[in-house]
Amino acid sequence: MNKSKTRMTKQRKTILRVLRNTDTHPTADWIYERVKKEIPNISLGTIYRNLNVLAEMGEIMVLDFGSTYSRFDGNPENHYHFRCERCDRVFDIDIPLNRELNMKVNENTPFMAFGHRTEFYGLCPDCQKKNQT
Amino acid sequence: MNKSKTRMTKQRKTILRVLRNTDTHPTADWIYERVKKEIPNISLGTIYRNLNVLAEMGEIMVLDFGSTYSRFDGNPENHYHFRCERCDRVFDIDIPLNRELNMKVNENTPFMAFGHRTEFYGLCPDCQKKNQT
DNA sequence: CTATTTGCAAACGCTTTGCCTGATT
DNA sequence: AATCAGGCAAAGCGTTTGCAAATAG
Repeated sequence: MNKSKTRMTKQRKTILRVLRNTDTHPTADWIYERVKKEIPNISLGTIYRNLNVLAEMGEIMVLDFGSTYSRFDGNPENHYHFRCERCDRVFDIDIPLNRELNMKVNENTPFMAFGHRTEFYGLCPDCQKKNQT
Repeated sequence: MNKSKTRMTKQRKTILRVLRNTDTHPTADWIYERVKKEIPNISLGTIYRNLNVLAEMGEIMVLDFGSTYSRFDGNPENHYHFRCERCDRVFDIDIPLNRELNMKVNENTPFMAFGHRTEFYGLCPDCQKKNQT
């Protein structure tokens, strides 16, 4: 099938490093601005191309829950996310995946579930404080 | 705030009826084609405007999980969905919402979860059969 | 060397919006 | 009559892509 030998260009390396070193689930544009500090003449097209390549390689994860634009996660392991309804930021949720839920689907429906994506919504700690005023 | 008195135009009524009478979670374009059979000169802009209005009214639900375009659900009650990885169709999953999951987040993290959206992925019954070949 | 990747800019595709006319209450 | 909604077409906007030049292996 795909015999392409993935080259580790400095652009690709930088994008991956930036993504691994943040936990803010940034947008492509945020990554673009950030990488531009190191590689000033990099183009947005390169950011997108590499994000797609890295996702295919299984190095990162694409989150396209309820929003106009995608967010990217440097942690390719499946885990839960939380979106704050007030500030719209996305956080990692550190509770174990509920694998029984897949079993429930497999046992009670005709569908064959390999896994599931879950996003919680509500208020992040910061916005809970702000809402008290 | 919003003092607009929602008028029930024939366009809006038709769109809502079409959506209520399907369980395929269609795209805006699918709805457009469908409604056009009854109101031939309706415009795509009207479809989008009304889908947004109906969603605000709480009459329907917008699904923008992992895809370039949104899908719409005539059932505004929160429920689980299943996306087939092979044919990309979206189905309703008829198992009860796992509300304890929200509790787990509220008890074990600093986040305040009001709810969660979950999409399962795997193979639908049709595609399971096809995959046996 | 040569196939992959980049930068640039134009193209894409879904969705939104402005404007004016038409319909609803 | 007053205001909300529709039709049409253009604009928006995040993302993708074609192409020639650059570069990793």
